[in-house]
Amino acid sequence: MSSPCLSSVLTNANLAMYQTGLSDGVSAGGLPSIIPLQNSNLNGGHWYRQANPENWTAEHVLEWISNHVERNQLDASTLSLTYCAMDGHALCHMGQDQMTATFGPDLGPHLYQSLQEHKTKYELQNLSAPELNETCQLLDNFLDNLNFPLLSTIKIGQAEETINKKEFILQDDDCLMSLSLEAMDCTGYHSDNQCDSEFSVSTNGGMFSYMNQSSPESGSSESDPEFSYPPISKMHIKTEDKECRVKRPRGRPPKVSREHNSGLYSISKKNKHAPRGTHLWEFIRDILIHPEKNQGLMKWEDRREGVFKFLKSEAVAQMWGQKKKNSSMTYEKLSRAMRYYYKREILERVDGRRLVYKFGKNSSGWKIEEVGMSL
DNA sequence: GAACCTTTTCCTGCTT
DNA sequence: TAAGCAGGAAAAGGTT
Repeated sequence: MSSPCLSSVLTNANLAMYQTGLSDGVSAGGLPSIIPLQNSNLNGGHWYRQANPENWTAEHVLEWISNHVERNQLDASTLSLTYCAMDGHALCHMGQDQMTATFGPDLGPHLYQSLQEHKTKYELQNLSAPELNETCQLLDNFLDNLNFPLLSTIKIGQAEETINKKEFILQDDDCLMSLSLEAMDCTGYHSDNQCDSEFSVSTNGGMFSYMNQSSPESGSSESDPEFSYPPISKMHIKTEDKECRVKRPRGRPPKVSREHNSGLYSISKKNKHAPRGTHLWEFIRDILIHPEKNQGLMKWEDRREGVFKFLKSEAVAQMWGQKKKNSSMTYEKLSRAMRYYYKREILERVDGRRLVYKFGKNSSGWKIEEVGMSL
């Protein structure tokens, strides 16, 4: 009896997972629902990347393998399907030789390397607050030692603000992961693209390391591109108790180029010409005029006058950040943008009332007549 | 490619 | 004291 073509099985399995919402922000198969919707784009919907490989379900394993098959353009038709029933626990107990025997000499080493990286990444993501603090400091020192040009764009300050919040680590991994990924991005400093690097961070909770040994001839890296840390010089980092903060320059930090980006920190590519109608005030207006989408975020104080109030200011800011693919959006930043509307008379000041704003004469689409016409 | 526009980010000082 | 407000400054990135 012949096995069905693996690639079609994988494709169908993926499709099924998408259809059941696994890749759409819905917790499934015991996967802890620690990742908010706002981050759903960051990983292209591959939820297994956020979970402990030990806890991967068979579906996660299948999706993970499928990604590697597609990415490396391997012929999957000759592979055994026995691993279809394999979950993360079983996978984690396989050695490199076993994986090579199971998945073949092409795919096996790729998968083994990727799995080790997933394990390390998961451990890093789940550091406790003191460990994270210490790790930030280590990375800070590391970047100082490198004299890394992107240092100024790294959001260590944000980590400091929320360092004691466990949910920060789980829900918003900007700090740790962007530090890791941007810090490793040394392209341009190694013109020969020679890869022979080691990066290690030791904390009270253990030691985490990344080693990369490949050459330009062997391709970009033997490891999974989603963790493909570009080369750095070998170094050792010593820890000290010190405040974890780097002063950032004013202004918006530059986006990390897609080329040097990796899965966790990547954002979906925006259309070069984003459609109009995505302004902040329009976003606010739309929340107000669609009560079904409002969910107690904002309310009208005086509908006729266009006076409204934020009820859940941070939640609205998060939604705005989600829309703009900016997970670090806060009400403070949003409100600064709102204040710019005063000059343009899109909004008017409402003195003495916190979280209260008023639409100005240059705004539109919120008046009862207008809304009535459009409905 | 430049100019302009709209945020985004950081900051200091003030008010509630 | 914390949270919010006000607005300057600088920068990114999209639009024209």
